[in-house]
Amino acid sequence: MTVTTSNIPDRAQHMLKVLIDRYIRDGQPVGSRTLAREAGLDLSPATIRNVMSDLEDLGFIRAPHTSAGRIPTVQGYRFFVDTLLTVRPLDSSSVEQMRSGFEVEMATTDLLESASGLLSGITSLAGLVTIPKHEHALFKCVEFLPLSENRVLAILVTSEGEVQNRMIVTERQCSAAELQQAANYLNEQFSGKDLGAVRDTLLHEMQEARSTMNRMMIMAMQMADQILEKNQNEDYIMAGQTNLMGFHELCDIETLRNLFDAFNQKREILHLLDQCVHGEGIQVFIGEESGYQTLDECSMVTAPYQVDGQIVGVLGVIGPTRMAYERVIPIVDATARLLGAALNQKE
Amino acid sequence: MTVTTSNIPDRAQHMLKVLIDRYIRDGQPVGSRTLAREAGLDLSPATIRNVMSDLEDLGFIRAPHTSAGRIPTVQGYRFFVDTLLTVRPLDSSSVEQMRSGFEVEMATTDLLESASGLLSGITSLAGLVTIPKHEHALFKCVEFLPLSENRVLAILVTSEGEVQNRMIVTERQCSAAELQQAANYLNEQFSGKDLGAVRDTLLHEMQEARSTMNRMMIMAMQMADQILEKNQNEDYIMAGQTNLMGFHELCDIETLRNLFDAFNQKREILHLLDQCVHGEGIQVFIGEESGYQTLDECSMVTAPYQVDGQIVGVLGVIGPTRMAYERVIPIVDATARLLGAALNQKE
DNA sequence: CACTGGCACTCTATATTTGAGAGTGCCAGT
DNA sequence: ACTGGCACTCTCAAATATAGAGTGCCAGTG
Repeated sequence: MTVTTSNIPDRAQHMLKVLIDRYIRDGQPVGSRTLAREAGLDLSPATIRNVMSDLEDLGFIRAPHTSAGRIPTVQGYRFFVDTLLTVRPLDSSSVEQMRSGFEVEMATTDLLESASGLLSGITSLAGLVTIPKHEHALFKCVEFLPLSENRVLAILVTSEGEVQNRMIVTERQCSAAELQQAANYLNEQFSGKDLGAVRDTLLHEMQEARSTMNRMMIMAMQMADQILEKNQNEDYIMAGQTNLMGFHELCDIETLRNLFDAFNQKREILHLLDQCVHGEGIQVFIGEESGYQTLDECSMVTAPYQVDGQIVGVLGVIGPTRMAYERVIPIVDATARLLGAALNQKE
Repeated sequence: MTVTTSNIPDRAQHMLKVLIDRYIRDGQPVGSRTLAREAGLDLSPATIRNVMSDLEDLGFIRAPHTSAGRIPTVQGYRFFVDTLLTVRPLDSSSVEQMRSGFEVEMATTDLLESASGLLSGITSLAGLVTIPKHEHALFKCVEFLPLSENRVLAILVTSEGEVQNRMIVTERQCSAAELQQAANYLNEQFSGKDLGAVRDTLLHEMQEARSTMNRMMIMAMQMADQILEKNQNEDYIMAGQTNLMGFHELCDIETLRNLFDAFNQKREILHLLDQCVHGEGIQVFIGEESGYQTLDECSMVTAPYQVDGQIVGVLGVIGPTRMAYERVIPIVDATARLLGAALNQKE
């Protein structure tokens, strides 16, 4: 059932491209007469109709009803994105707008928010950026502060200046000295080590040596483990959701509600974004391809971003399947590079 | 133009209440026949019509068009909320649901999120909770960690176990010893003091003694001041925005978009919430009363919440003007108490 | 004087009809 | 292989009809 390029005559391919381009531009089903004018092939509408009929048989386009023009199917978009697309370079004004969005002195969160805002602003779609993973970050130091009887505040600082803090309820009251001792142990042992490695070592040691270690060390590890655990919590920053309300293909209140619920739930979206970390480079989900019914009418264009040569997160946009892929793809690509570069400078 | 209770016959008041109750229940304009049946006064529709006409002249109700029933105006709702309302106690299932939402071991942020979620969940409206102000919190300790050449990570811990961190770019490179010295000075000087007082003292000292102090102290103060500044940033946590998509009075896509934009912008909403901190007790904004056109079709019910006898924040709900005030008001009230109590336990 | 029944009137909402327009599929002709 | 022509289908928008709800007013009644 897979259709290779060789199966489809050049002329039909060209017409498919023109049709999709046109449909993306103004959202109306494209008829044979329009296409005849647009395609620049000097053929009569009747001939075009025959070709369109073929394209429909191949599953690339369909007619919403008997006497409307044709619109692309998901497969049509897929073929378009994979083999017909001529990616335009970014216009210089957009590039400028983007550069100015990333300043050296910005905090990490601000950079992420800026990236998300730029994506949504420039594309007029919804932008999203995952919080970067810190697995590769280095353990700098940990500190324990007693708050009350059996509650301790644990603070972990990474080499990147990222601070994570967490309250820990301990079984018994711990003295300041005990806490200091625990912190010292951890700092000596792990300072400068990879955060993922720290976690693994801790887990390992806790299983191996549990009986021989004193209570304090166990507690210290539990604390550290809890802090690291938080690091696993994936999340993303979103901007411009309301842009999606402008597209009449999504304007049905029910669709919109499901969509926004999904954005708040985050689970499904995160799962999708996760898939994009592994596949390298730009990735495009079109309509049903996402596997989530809520996103049936939407497409997602994503790109991973890297710090220090490591992929640490994903960013991208969500919009209606009828989006200007030609324009969006280079924007997502550029944003990923710029964000990566900006984060790198904080090293 | 203000109408006092004495101006309005009891019978008219009663009918207004019944009319609004009915309208809130099913959203349809209420006609004279319906009202005659509902009011339990054994009057003919014709009589009712006369009274309704009076109520219309007073500006409490209006007819959407010639041959529809009447619906409440903003003034009508106002009078209803201020003097006609019989606040029902909470049904026990809701109380249970709420209690279980606040557990002692939850972190502050989780408590706030829980409160917001409960508000939206139980009322089926949008819930919001401001981040508590920390002005009254006590300075516990501050720490400076060198990151690279001229960048320093400042960490401030308050008595409540709240951690704020911020990167600071310094003019020149500082040694670890210098940083330690600065931290020591601040910790000795201010540990246990009120955070607002700390800020004031710092500002004062910086103006008075600038010339006689060494550079290090000035830098320390600048750092501390920067940390405190962040504390001023107001923000809120929102939940259940999508609930608002269910009300057909808000279902117009344009209205909805403006509303959601306002939620994201936060500025206008924050300004409104701010007004609620000062006015004590439950506060209700109905429709245009908010002064923001975006919220013309919405009402907001808010209550301040306190920790340690001090008002530290506001919570509430946003929904269509046609909301079940009788039910919503006690819920908002109870949530404020429960959240305050939960936060108090962390002392 | 307060209330009522009756009645003409207005306006909305819903269904039905109608016609124009767009686009198709097919076929016979070049 | 391509084209013009034609009958056919379907949608969209405007126009029209109809039912129903509710009003305002007035004259009548206890």
